[in-house]
Amino acid sequence: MANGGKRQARKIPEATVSRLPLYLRSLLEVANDGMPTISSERLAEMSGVNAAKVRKDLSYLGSYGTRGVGYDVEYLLFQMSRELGLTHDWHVVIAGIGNLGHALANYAGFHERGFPIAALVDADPRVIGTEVNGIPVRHIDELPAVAAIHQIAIGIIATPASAAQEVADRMIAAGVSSILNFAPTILSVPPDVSLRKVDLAVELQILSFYQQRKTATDRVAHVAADAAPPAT
Amino acid sequence: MANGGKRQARKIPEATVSRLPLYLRSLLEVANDGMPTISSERLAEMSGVNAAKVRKDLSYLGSYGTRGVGYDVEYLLFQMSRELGLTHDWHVVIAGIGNLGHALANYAGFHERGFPIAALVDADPRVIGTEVNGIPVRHIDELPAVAAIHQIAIGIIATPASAAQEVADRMIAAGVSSILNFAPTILSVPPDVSLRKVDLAVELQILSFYQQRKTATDRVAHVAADAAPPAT
DNA sequence: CTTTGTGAACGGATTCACAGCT
DNA sequence: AGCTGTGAATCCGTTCACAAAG
Repeated sequence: MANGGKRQARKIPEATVSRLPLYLRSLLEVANDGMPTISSERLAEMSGVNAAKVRKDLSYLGSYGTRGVGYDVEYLLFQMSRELGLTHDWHVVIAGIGNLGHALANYAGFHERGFPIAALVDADPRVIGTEVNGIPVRHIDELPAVAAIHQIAIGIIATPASAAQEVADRMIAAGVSSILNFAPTILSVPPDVSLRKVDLAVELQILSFYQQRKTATDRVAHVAADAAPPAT
Repeated sequence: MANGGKRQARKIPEATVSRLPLYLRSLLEVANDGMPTISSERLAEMSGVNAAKVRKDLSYLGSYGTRGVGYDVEYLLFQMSRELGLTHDWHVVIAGIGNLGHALANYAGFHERGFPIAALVDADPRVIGTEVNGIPVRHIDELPAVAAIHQIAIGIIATPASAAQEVADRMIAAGVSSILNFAPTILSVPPDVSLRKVDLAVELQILSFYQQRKTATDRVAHVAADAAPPAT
């Protein structure tokens, strides 16, 4: 009776949440190979983390392992899918059908992993009415209707930076409450809306930082504008 | 003389490094508007972080601000570009010219921000010889030659997961020492190679976790396979 | 008086190491 | 004996708050 009416909502740390999808992927692979159980050690290796972290992370979901044995793959898969909200598909809308939006609309990985693209919207009359991957591009003014019909809770922004905030506002007005932003700009959203961002150029800039420290170990301030000398 | 021959390599925390590109973006915007200086407060707001963090982060680069005034925009831009290794362009190779690779090859943001795409490689004979954005797709066997000619240090992997590790190995053998991986798989690379990953579906799965907690506040274990009920 | 730069306090995440269960 | 689950220790990053500088 200790845990009666109210389901205890365990507080899962953000860092753990962002690793759960990695574990899920590894588990799917293992399940495919027919392995019935898996140790934290092996799961860690497959997911690119260390074993202690895996155990701690999984312990936030509950005590689903068996000491001396490991974790039951199917059971853990089920629990993890449930926790991640992946027991049903999430329909997604993509706004901005330029290069990137186009590619995202064609990307099979979304559908495969439970995020079918239900709708595409743009503001440019030249692309409206065209189809990408069998999905017609609608005008962004139709977003409220489209979102309601398809029960869309998750939106992807692939517009130019200049349009992104406006598009985000309209998505939110249309009932979208989770947004993945690819536009290179900071968005502000109300606290009840989840926002994640992926900035492709930023990733390269971060790599550049470390790369630079490798190749330019012992130069002083001297900044050369021309190409770096070839490595031996 | 305390800081003589050896340039003191300040140890910049990873978290800070990953924010520098955001500051850089904000600074470019501010410079464009002709503002001569900027306060940590304003820079923070534009970059979506808080002011104390901005000051701490910038302090790792050096004491480039003026108390009572703020930071000189141009000077800070210069220092930050230098620190990030963005005083020259970095030529990039993309491996895997499917949907995603195609889009990345067309993405103008890379070139604009100092990462021109110098080469494209794939293994599929059907795409080899075609051009994307004016760049010919070469066979991956030519990677060593291509990488050497263009002095490529940074590679992007946009292949299917099954090919990614092999491609990474070949890139590294060809002298690439920073990799951005879009394939949904864990790569192992030697410690001197920098690796970052972007998994598009994982981002959506993380959003799904939080989204699920919003819409499914008070159900117990009861997992329904059909669509969620409409709000209100 | 304004705003930086930074020690100090705090909090979250990772790792350690071992008790507890099978 | 083998492996999980978890307190305790540690590390890293964030925030606070104020002295120092203009």
